Amino acid sequence: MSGKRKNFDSENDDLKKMKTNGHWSNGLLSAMEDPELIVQSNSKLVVIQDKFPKAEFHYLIIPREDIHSLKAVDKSHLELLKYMHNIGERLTQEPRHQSRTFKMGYHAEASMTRLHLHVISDDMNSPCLKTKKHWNSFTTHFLLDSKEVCENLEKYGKIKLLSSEYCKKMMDTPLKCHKCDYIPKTMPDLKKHIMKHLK
DNA sequence: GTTCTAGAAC
DNA sequence: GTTCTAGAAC
Repeated sequence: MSGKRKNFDSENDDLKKMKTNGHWSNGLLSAMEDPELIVQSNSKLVVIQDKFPKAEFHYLIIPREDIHSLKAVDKSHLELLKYMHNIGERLTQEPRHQSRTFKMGYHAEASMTRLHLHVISDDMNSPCLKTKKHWNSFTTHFLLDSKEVCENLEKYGKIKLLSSEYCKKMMDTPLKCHKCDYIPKTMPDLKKHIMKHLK
């Protein structure tokens, strides 16, 4: 019984590994080829729905160019990043997003390979948003604003990255509602509270 | 990135 | 006893 269960699990793992090119951190590379996730695509980039959305609307804008992360971005990518920003802006203005507010930004330290721009509605209402890390990664300065990233690249020829210490500090920020001064005791408490801000 | 779960917190 | 967080995953 338990032996059979183990076999089943390892077969599942093998399937997952094939899809993720050997490691979970490559998951975006297969996600950007998944027709069920693709929202739009062209020769420069692919827009997908985040597989585990942290809000009611959560998209990823992923360049086709193999840029590993923000650390690999230099001035030669300025036009591409501006273009990604513009595509994001256009996306937020589509009819189904009417009366929604969005944030657009890059995680200072991303887990998944291939540069990706988060476009996320500010409701933060999603069953996939479960942990303090999830919360703080979108509600603190851990999320580097797309417009600011573009401006820094344009003005200084490089992006202001955050030290790993500062990233850790952002992740350890005590929970706080992003729309008012409410201080929740726990994540379930916070998730209940944010319902009050839904329209 | 997620899942799972031990043990901390309540 | 139950809820919740946080660290391992070979």
